[in-house]
Amino acid sequence: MQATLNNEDIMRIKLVSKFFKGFADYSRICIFESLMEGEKTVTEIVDFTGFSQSKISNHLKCLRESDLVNVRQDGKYIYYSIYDERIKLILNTAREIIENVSEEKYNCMKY
Amino acid sequence: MQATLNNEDIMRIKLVSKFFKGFADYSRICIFESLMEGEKTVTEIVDFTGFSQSKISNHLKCLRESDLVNVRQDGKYIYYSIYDERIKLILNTAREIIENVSEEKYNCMKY
DNA sequence: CAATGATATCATAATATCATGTTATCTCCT
DNA sequence: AGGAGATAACATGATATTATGATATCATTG
Repeated sequence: MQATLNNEDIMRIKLVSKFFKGFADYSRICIFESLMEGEKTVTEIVDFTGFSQSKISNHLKCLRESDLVNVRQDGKYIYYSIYDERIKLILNTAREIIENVSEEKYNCMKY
Repeated sequence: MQATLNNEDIMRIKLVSKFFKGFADYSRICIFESLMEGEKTVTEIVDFTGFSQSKISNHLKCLRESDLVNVRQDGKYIYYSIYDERIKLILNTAREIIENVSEEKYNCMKY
């Protein structure tokens, strides 16, 4: 194994860490949860989560720009869905890992 | 499917989002990268990444408390390693997803 | 072509996260 | 016991992220 990180590594690592920021927020995981079983309109996500339309829309914007969700317009409705199976795999693996974990775990994030 | 999130969902989602915070930082992904091929001492991680000992130690603390890494002491050396295969699966899946992605992707994280 | 419902955007204040420097602790060696 | 190397802890300032409320846009329907 190499002794230090090279430029290519650094670029990849930057992308990976930013990629995970998409998942590191309670509201956004709620959105993913809403979409686990298929596409939904913004209003449906709003109703499902109980969050404000503004908040949902702001988060959808970043999920969309990050290619974590797909968008499809049908008239005045806009349908969102989870981008692909690998995103679901990541979410389900996380779900599996936290299954038997106490409520306080991960609170040390500070940092 | 249920119409809204129940208490159990909310608890699970909180854990999942906090879980991902462990991965949503450049320095911490550098640490994971250091450990991809096996355990390393703190000093080895410091040398590999080029970060200060203080910084590495702070991040290791949270990775440890989150059970994202294992710790093993041998005399004055402390060896860290990636907690389990599922953590590696998540990291490798992310790596695969970002493979053909432009450098600016995910910069929308604000939010 | 207004009114309405659906969705997106933007600015700001509140909050969380991170880097850094300093100090403390622990273990080995002599 | 005391010095040196390895690691952890802590406080503070800097920066990034998030929630909120207000406003704008767009598509449908009457």
